[in-house]
Amino acid sequence: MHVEQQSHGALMVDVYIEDLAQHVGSEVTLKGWLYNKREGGKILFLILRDGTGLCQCVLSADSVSEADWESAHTLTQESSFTVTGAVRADERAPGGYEMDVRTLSVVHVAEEYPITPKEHSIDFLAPRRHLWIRSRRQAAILRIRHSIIRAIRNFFDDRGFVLFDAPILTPNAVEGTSTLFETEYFDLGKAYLTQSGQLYGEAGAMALGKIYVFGPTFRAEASKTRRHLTEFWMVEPEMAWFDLDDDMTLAEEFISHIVQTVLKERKHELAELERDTAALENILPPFPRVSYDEAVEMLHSEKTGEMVDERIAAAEKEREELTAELEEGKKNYNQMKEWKRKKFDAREIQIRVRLDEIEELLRNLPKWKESAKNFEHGADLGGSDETVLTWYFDRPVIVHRYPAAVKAFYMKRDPEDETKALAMDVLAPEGYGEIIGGSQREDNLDYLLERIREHDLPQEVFEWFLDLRRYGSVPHSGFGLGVERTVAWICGIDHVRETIPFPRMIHRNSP
RNA sequence: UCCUCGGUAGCUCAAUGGUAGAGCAUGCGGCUGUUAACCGCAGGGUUGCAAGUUCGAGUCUUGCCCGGGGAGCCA
Repeated sequence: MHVEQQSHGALMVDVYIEDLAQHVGSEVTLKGWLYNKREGGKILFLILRDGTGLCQCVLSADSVSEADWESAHTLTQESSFTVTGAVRADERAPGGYEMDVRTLSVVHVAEEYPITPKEHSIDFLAPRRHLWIRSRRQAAILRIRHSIIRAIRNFFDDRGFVLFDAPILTPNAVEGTSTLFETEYFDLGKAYLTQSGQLYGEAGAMALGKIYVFGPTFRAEASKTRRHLTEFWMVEPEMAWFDLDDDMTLAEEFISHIVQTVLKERKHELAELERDTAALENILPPFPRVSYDEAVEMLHSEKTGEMVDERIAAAEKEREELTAELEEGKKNYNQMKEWKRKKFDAREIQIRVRLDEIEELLRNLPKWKESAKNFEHGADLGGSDETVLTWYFDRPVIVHRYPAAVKAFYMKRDPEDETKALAMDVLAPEGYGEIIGGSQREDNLDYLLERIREHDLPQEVFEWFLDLRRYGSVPHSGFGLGVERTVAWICGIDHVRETIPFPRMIHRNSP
């Protein structure tokens, strides 16, 4: 709150919309942008957006000066202005509070704003991302992202972890597999944008005990799906003296903490996104843990086939119902009243979108069923296999002890089964896929050297990493959590491009 | 890289091979409780690009460009 003595002696109190509840009955000033307006002849409703919420500001011709009344009418969408007036609770208002405006001051009349309060396609919105983030939905997502990041930092800070920043420019590929962004680095040849801070994190854990690396990560792969960005944020804790079980326990407590914090802090935003919070309330430890071998058995089981069939049947039923509704509406269209027609037009668009989704699902489900049934023991889990597995549980599932052959060179082998790596992935429910990948690390110098040879990696660039095994090697573990996938899951949105202010994708690097 | 879908007014979408339309947005007029406000009027088009088939192409064919979704890979 900002209080200022005005020249004529009255107090001017600046407040944010999110704090309006504390100012009911008193006069305050709001500063913001015009989100929308509705006009009557002698009454004007201005929906003010200030970044913290929306407030309906009511002007009537005889409650404001003639000059203010006229200038209020010049306001276009996203024009900036300030209003002063009394705050009132009102059921009819979005947000629950309204202002009866006494004075209004126009700061800037906006040019015709491209993003209208109607539907737009992603093609149209993506190049206007710098404006798109002003919309309610995008603002809600970005606020939730903020809470998630704060919850991540608090979780580790409160448990004695030290923030440990890994370099972004690195001399070599960490895992030697993915395609990296490359740049010239003076006389030292090529440098690459990091794809993981993990190896550096291991050095940090040996120095400080428990650390977390938190920063941007880059992948130059031509991945074009709703789960991929070329630039994304990853948090990677690394702990000395942690074995795989400790690692999994930390991961489930970590995820639960994030989800419960968002439920507590961002009720309003989750409601704005129409997120089903019941599904999030469940997210508490312990998470189900299945070994890779058990997961493969589950994929091969009759029950998996039945679950897919059930989903096919449900999709077909929904398709029938929607088609029937569409036909019914079209049949009666000519007899409908004007307003009913419009309502139906809007509904028709909704139905069409949903029908497209169902069509795609119906194309995919039989393939998923086949893929699960014929899953080859020893292969890595595919996207659809992961999705099918998550159907068994009401919270994230941890899959552990993958075949060593499909995992990174630095992962420790399972002493009870040399073909397995002490690796674990956490799969988010509702088809959001892998949000965590982690492992216990190989701490034996000789084994690690062997892995490096097996993977055909240049030993010389890993010498510093090998030193960690030469000078007081200890068992240690860690994992990486993808921030954007976590935001997408918690928000219940279908694409990671809306989870970061300015997404970087293979076909888009601006604005 | 592969598979698949798409590109029509500022936006969202219609249009059996036969005169390119609607809603919203914009402008003007009306309305003192609107909730994506409503009612009336008006302006607004090189149908992504190029070629072909045809009396006639938004519609059919071929090529190209751009984008969406998915696979692979991954967080």
